[in-house]
Amino acid sequence: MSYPIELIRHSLAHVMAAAVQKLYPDVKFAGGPAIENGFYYDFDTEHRFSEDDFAAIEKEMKALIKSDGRFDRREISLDEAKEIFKNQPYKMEWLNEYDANGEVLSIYTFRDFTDLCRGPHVASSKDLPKDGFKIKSVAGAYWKGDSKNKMLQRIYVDAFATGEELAEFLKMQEEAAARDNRKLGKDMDLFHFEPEYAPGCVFWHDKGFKVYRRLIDFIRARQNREGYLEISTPTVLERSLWERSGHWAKYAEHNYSGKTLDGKDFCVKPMSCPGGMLVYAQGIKSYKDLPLYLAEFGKVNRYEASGALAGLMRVREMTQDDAHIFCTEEQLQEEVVKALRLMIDVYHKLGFKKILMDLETRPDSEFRIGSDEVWDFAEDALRKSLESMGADYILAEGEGAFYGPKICLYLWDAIGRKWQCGTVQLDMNLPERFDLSYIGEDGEKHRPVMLHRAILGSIERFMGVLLESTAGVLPLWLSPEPVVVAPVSEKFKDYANEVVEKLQKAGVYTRADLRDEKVNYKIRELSLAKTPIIAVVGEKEMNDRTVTLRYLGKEGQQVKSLDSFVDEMTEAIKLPL
RNA sequence: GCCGGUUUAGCUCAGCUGGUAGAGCAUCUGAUUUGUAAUCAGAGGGUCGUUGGUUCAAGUCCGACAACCGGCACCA
Repeated sequence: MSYPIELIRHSLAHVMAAAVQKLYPDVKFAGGPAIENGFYYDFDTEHRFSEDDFAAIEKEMKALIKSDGRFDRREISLDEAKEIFKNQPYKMEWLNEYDANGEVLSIYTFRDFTDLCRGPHVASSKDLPKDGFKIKSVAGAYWKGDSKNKMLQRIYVDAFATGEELAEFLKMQEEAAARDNRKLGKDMDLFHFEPEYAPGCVFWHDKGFKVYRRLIDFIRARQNREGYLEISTPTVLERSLWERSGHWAKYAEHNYSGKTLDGKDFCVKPMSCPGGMLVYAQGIKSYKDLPLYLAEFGKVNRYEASGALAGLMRVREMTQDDAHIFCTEEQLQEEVVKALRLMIDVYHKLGFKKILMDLETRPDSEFRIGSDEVWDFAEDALRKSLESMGADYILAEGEGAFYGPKICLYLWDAIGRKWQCGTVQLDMNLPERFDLSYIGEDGEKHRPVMLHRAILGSIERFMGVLLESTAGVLPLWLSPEPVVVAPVSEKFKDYANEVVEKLQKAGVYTRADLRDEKVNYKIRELSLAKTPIIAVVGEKEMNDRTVTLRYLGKEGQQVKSLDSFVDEMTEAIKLPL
């Protein structure tokens, strides 16, 4: 019979545990679930696993699968379980915290390996594919996901129902590596990093910075249409401000701070919000001023843990397309909907169809502020906003910020990792701390409700996701060099320059490739650098005043008159408002 | 920060069991004036991540540190 893939993966996890037990008898078992594309199992043993061990473990697994071992389920009492697992500290810890709660305890035995497990499993190892899995990596993982606990060794395995599916998956992973934002950044000459001088900080090259600016142009234009005002606040601010906002204490280890020679403490801004609060606080606000939208493309610096850095996806200096929306409680729900609609529209225009949205609720944290009633109100408002727009979202309980619940939008990178980009967050902290107010219809002072909102999130991360999702083939309006003119030989240099001039006059980023090389060579090079359009010009084109166009990734060529090509490009580089 | 791996020319990488570095591409020079994914020839280019140690001798062995990659933890 055929089993669901999750069941096969989970059963394979038991097989791997059995294999590891055979090879390293001192091993202690933590647990091993099925995951997307495979499974993992967490072990604790003196032996340090490395790639050199993979072959032996796989071989043992294959032998076990071939042995046609049964997966035997048995329901047992808690006392019996404690007897069976008395030498397995992680299982014991679990059992000691186990709250019966009506659930039956069960164990599964496969060959010499018995695991506490809810199941279900395949009936026998002959139901498992002996060539459908491959050990991928070994990595550290904290027991119970808590960094205060011991670090275990986790072995990740890619697993599928058949060898063909596995091979296909591995091939896709290999192709995904070619779309890595770091590789594209190099190939397309967009940016680089300086690990020695500024780990985690981007050095934008001309082309990369053109894309960066274009993204900001786009967001700015959309915001302008929605009634946003744009501000810019200082980068380095006095300690007292960060104490007031709460960031000095709570994020001490992530802040870049320092003293000047005259003894003043400063902090490089890790967020733009306090600056926004101060702008709001200027002058008296009336309910007629609300909702008030203050946007800021702020560069923020956070000293992220060294192990957290990852190309453009996780950096220490990033640009947020931040905005703060001040409104009344009554306006809140509508404002959340407006913000989400704006974000989703922007994502669609940028070509993203698959977006994950979640609602993150109150964290179980000592730092959490605000009464339960206020949290109830806030979570309710966000939930109602999502429901009123019929949005698909998942509930991420306990994932909210200490100051309020949030809705986050996630996009995926080339190898399937999910990254948070846009977000709408309700903040119950800052308006209070900065004593913000507006005068209501009743002539009394009221506290405004505040939303943090970022559409792309960080320009850096968004560029990373965008590059990987497009494999570097950016839409023409975002491309730093949508077209390059390649003359067939030096003789057509003047005409090439004329084409370039016309395009530039129309606002198109372009240049002529005048190198003393064959057309073949230029086309190869420009294609590898992901140039969307190559305009070849030679004798024919010069005489007819045309260009011969080659579009990236497409076979064949198109001949167009110079004028119509310029018109076409003028249209193509417009922001997709 | 933690676990594992990695770090050799501008880039991609080779260098077995220690005997003081190699390829392709790129760059420069010359020839070629090119019609849709690499024209030919020659030349220059590396304190082998940094730093200690072992050794007659270290890119190679051992230690520390840093960065990068994959996870874990974190992510205002």
